[in-house]
Amino acid sequence: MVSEALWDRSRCSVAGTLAVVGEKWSLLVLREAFLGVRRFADFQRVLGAPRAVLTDRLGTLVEQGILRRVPYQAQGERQRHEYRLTPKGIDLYPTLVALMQWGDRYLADGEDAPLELRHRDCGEPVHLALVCDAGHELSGAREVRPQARVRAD
Amino acid sequence: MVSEALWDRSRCSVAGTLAVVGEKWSLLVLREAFLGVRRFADFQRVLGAPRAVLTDRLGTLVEQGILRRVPYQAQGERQRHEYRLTPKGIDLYPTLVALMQWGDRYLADGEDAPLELRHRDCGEPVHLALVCDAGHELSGAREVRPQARVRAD
DNA sequence: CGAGTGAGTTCGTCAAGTGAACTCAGGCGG
DNA sequence: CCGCCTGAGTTCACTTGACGAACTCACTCG
Repeated sequence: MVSEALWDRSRCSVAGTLAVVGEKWSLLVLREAFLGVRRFADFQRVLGAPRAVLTDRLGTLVEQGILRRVPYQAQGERQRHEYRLTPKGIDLYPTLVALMQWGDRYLADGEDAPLELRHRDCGEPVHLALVCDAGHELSGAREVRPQARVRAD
Repeated sequence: MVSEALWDRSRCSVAGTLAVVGEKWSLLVLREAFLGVRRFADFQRVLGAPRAVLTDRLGTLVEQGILRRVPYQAQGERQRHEYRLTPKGIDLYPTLVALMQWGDRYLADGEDAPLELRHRDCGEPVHLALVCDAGHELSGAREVRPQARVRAD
């Protein structure tokens, strides 16, 4: 346990990340992006989000460097742009997997999880694990000691 | 890539989990819970969230079985209750770590991350990893193949 | 008995999300 | 060339949610 006064919440990375992707629909947009959705109309159709909100979320995700707009043209249509993940966006994958795993465990309601993740190379199921730099795999939060870092100023 | 029509978004675990902990402040409440905060007044003080919102979030987290109310009394005070993580709540730890790691990498702004996680046993830094059941550690989303599961009905 | 405190509720205000209708650019068929 | 279609986006009226200050309530202490 960390004494609550000893660290600076205003710089907390959890809060910071949520400020970027924590608005309604943002993470669901990214879920679809990871599944290959790229076009505005497809996001709109599969998510059912209001157009205005979707425009806004895609815009801020682009601003934040999580998605980038790429021009394309389908034949017989004018040029449009699609939304693709940047490396910064791809690094949000563990966040989505973490949310998914928790839901799979606690919300499945007796049914199987609707989506399975497998290693592309060997076909085995993939999951998130907490590991330390010495190679130990931890069983959960109890094995972790959070430590406030002293500010360098 | 999964063909977008081939899976049932309405049962998506990401959306389900976000429906439970995706409201404003919920994940920040849990962050503090993992750092040892337990009392209403302490949550209120460190988060700065409006009382009414905090009451609501704590209530739904208890309803959802993520926190539980435990009675206690400090000396010289009447009996109150504090909020503690249940196992279901503790399993949200990877989600918070995922958000934190992303923020540490992309929002640190040249400074060190304000909070470090270390293995209680060996003291080494802890991080999240994607691993498959064959023991391979994956480098990221590109090595994962999502696969829609056929419904059993 | 009166003041203090932790936890919570109420309330007016303001921001955000929602769904329907409207706009706009360009390609296409006639 | 004209009117229509389509994807992307904006506007608008409405509802929901967040905010901060003030109020309530139960209990303890002096």
